[in-house]
Amino acid sequence: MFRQLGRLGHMSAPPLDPSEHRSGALLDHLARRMRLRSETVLAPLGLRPRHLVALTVLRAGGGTSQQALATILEMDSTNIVGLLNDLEAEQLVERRRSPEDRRRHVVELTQDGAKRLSEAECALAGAEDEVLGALDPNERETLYELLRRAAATTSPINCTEVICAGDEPL
Amino acid sequence: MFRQLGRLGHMSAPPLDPSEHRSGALLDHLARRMRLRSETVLAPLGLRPRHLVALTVLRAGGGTSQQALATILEMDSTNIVGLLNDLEAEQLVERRRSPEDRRRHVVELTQDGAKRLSEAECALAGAEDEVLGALDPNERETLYELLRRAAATTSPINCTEVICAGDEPL
DNA sequence: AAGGATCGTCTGTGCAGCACCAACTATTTA
DNA sequence: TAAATAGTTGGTGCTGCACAGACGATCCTT
Repeated sequence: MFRQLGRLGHMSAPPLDPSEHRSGALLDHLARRMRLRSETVLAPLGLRPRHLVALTVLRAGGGTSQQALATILEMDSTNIVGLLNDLEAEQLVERRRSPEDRRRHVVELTQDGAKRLSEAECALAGAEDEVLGALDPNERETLYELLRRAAATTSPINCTEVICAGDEPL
Repeated sequence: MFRQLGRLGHMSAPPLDPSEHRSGALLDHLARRMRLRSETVLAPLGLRPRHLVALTVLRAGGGTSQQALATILEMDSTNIVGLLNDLEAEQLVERRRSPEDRRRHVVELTQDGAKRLSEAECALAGAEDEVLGALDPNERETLYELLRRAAATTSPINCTEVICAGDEPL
């Protein structure tokens, strides 16, 4: 017995090279937890999680073309149309023709939109308390700031396949 | 004037009370960006994002019942079955009967599982570089640590509706 | 002026990730 | 012995997307 598993039974954290620390799965996990709660909290406000993401991006980014929005959200631009239709139907967002290029729409948050967004954020306090309960206010603010900065950059999807050395033996 | 909304027109960042900073939308946004990349990176390894989440939870948590896993992942327990079937089919995970309660399965990461997980994390380096490009290594480690700690706690879904004061007047 | 590219729109199709329900077995607890 | 619990199986259906095709409007070339 104990043949091939020299893993000592049950412990929590096998020594992990910090350079291999990946936030992806954690991000996924926490986002799910948050989204499940957001859905029910946001419903009475007539919003869904993706609407909140769009509003947040618009608040951070000012006037943006739908194309740009598709790039930022990394969604197909045909789906952006419907998303913006939802928001515009409730006057949370405004589509204006760009004066420089009349093909483009400049999408912008309205006052109503900003207000609704802030209401939503307020309503989400409880949800966040549950999901981020392990973090104190300072840590939450740090987290927020890191996420905000990361989300503020647009990255192309390249992602060349990398073969990692040092893993394959045994 | 400037009653409750001091925001004018179009600028990027209206003054936002730090206590209203919500990470939910950012979490959602970044998780999506990450997931889109993960899918293609993970595919050659025979994994999908949710598999990675499960493996990560198992590495962090040691032996867990499927019930507990459902609670942690906040997924319906019937879907946990299929998820674990996938993982067990590739021997990344082991279901053993619990000695104390023979109804239960104790799910545990195998050596193969730990190896595959670490390979996957390694392969995701490029994806993370793209998504978290705005953060330097120190900040990424901070982010990882915050996410890890937040994900380590299990929170019940209560989320009482809260009406925020100071928002409702026109 | 003419041709091609680009932006947004519309419609339609299809898939993946889930939740939810119902029924069943094996086991534990009351 | 009866009732509750853990896991499994199978089925249904919703939602959020991606993707493709076609179209008008508007650029940008040449």
